[in-house]
Amino acid sequence: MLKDKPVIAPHECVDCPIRHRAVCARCDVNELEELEAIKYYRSYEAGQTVIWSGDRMDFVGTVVSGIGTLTQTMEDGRTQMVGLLLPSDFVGRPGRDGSAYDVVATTDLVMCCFRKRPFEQMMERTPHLSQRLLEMTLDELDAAREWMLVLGRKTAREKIASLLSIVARRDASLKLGVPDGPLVFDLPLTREAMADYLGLTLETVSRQISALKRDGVIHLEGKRHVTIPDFTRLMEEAGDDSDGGMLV
Amino acid sequence: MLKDKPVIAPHECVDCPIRHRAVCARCDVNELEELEAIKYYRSYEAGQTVIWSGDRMDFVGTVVSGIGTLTQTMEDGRTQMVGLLLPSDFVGRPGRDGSAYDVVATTDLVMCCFRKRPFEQMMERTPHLSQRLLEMTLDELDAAREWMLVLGRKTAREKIASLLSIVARRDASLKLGVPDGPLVFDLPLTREAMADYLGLTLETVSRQISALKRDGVIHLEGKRHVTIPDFTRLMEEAGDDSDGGMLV
DNA sequence: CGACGTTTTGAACAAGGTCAAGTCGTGTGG
DNA sequence: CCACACGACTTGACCTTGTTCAAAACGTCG
Repeated sequence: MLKDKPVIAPHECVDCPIRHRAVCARCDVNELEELEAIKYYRSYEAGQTVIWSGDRMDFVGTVVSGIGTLTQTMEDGRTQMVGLLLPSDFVGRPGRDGSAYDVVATTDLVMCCFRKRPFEQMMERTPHLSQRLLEMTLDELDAAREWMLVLGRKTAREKIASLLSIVARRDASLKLGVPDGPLVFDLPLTREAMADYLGLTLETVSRQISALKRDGVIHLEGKRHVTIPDFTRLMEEAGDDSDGGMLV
Repeated sequence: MLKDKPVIAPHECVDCPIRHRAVCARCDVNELEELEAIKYYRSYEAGQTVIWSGDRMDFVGTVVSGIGTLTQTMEDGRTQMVGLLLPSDFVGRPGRDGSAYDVVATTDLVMCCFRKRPFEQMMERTPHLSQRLLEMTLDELDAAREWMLVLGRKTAREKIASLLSIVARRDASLKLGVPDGPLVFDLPLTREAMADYLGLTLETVSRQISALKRDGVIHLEGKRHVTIPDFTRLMEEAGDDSDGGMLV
């Protein structure tokens, strides 16, 4: 799994790949210039910890590429993933010094960071920034609540199907457009990471994935490369309404 | 349980009991006056549904008194509570028309409502409002994530202890000051509502409450009146760090 | 080839769920 | 005033789901 060390992406904000989805989405050219002045890139290798829970955080930032996780751990070692960080997601909380969670790079990860103080100051005088952050936070809150239903009430099989459908959907939306044929993607998570996300053990995750494969809901090439022949079927397995609960 | 019908509270914002914690907390007198013009009170009796999931919502608002719940339901009837609404909590999402959840009054409930359009317009030109809402939303997100750990990784006994400690803490903070003696409060939830919050069945909730009583972690008078002789002990039972994970 | 991390599979076990009585407390009607 | 009906709660016996512990298979890298 040893790869080239991730390269610092030398983007101008103007041609940033996630510009229209990130916290800066509503900023005008002047505001972008201002951001440009306080931003810098950091990159992490797969497996690296970005921040430990409780650590002082002197920056906030946006995931540019790669995948990260937000996890909470109890003293005895039980861990629960509480968030998946995909490109354009925001990390850190303005107005708070310490991180409440462990942030870990699951794949190689590039982040666009802003020193916290200057960013906070800019937020105070830039409604475009705080409005967008509010919108993103509300979306995350909805996602967290949807996940509460998954954790609290779904069976192991439904949990796996839910995770697969979320990853499939997010992946499809990155590749813009709805291909509507069979969905194909690579799982960015190990069985253990999936277990931590779903509140299961890795053995149960493995068994349920095998079962979904056996039942033709998914196809696997190797351990990670997934094909979903019928997305509606997967949604049914997830116990979700087939419309995906879309809201304005 | 038949009581007087809840009376509409005729508050001036200036002497509103939850003014310093609600979405209007940062507003100055002029802004309060502006809010005053678009606000009105609604009240609900215990058990009434405030909004059904999917329904169009033409208002947003703040809980003034009483307790409500936010729940999600699957087609087959499994339900999961995704939020507890206490005084000063905000209901509704600016920028979205439909409610994503069922909102139910658990006790008699009074809400301070704003028509959605005017409120959204005011938010656009009133940073004090959107900044405060951002802060509150971030707090809710943290609470939701903490709850994900409860749902995903804690045992039934730990779940009950977690719920009790949250209710106890919230209750103590309303009665301002830290009495530091034994905590005493009334459970605002039925066993079934607790089960829906914790991802358990009501039988398991009942058994675990009996067990905590038997072990002296809590005392009960009747079914709902709870005394916590030793809060630290309760926190241990909840599997939490005894410091309560306080962050700035 | 051999070592290591990841994943799969099996068998025994336990936590919590399900189903079924029963209790308790309160309000209602005879 | 008492009987009883109703809803909220408790308790018991049994069963299912997912966990635990253990071993083996797989794949990649050195």
